[in-house]
Amino acid sequence: MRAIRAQMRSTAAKELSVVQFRTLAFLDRNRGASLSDVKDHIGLTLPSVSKLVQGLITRGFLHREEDPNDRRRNALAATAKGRKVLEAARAVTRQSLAERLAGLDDEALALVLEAMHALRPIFLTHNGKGKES
Amino acid sequence: MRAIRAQMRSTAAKELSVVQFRTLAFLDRNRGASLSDVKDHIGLTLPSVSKLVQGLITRGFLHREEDPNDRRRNALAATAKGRKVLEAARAVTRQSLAERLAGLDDEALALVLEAMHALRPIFLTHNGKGKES
DNA sequence: GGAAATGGTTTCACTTTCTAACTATCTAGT
DNA sequence: ACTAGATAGTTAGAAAGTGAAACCATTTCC
Repeated sequence: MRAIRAQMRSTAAKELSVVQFRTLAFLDRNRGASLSDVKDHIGLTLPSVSKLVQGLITRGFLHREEDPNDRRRNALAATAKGRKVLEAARAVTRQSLAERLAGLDDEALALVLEAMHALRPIFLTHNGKGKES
Repeated sequence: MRAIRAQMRSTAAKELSVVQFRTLAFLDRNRGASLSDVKDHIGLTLPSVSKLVQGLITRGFLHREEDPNDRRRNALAATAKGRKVLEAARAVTRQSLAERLAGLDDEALALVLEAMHALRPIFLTHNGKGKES
């Protein structure tokens, strides 16, 4: 607990925007992904993710090298520092969620869990950013 | 159904941002609320809300007059057009939600309803925008 | 081998938001 | 009743996020 707090303050976990968080998380799960991969996952344009990723690299959260198979592509990955920040950010939201959910008794909690389980497949499909209505 | 579609296209429901939607919804529920009331509910600064509301007034979705009791305050309210746009926007999300939920059988649906009921009081408290951690 | 497609970056404009500074009105304390 | 301070809102200016257009480098396909 205290360790997490310390981490949060020290590691400049301060101010990870939602998009930044999602990007970092995605690249933690998918080492070596390219900018376009990020673009497809996050749903921004290529220029935007370009800047976004540049920022995360500057801050030392990400690491970029050339893809050996395709020299146009970037091979992106989270750095150790990046993973630390990511975990810190997760800890914060977990904490906050836990505090909220603490108000539920066991039965209610089980209910919620079941419901989430039922909803999960329904909302897993990607939105798709269709340009027309 | 077709009526709603028509409404959506006609009324320039196109492009209501989330903040705009929330503002409009709030002022539909709370006629005569002031800019500061909106600010407290939406969680933006006063200048931001000022411009936000100005935009909605310009588009004819909101209506402003002077509060008779306090001449500093605005008394804001949704116009008929604003309510129409609001309802159209709601219809869109309802539609989308309905499509998703259509995949659930009655039992699962009941489960989800119960869970939401349990969660509701937990998440009703306002976030609060605390400046420090 | 050259045309077309793909991956990224840069530039420019637009929008949203904030802070700071200001005006107008109201409230309280003397 | 006056004035000091609080409250409501606006304006101006700066910073951040995003997208479209133009561009370069590399790869793929006929």
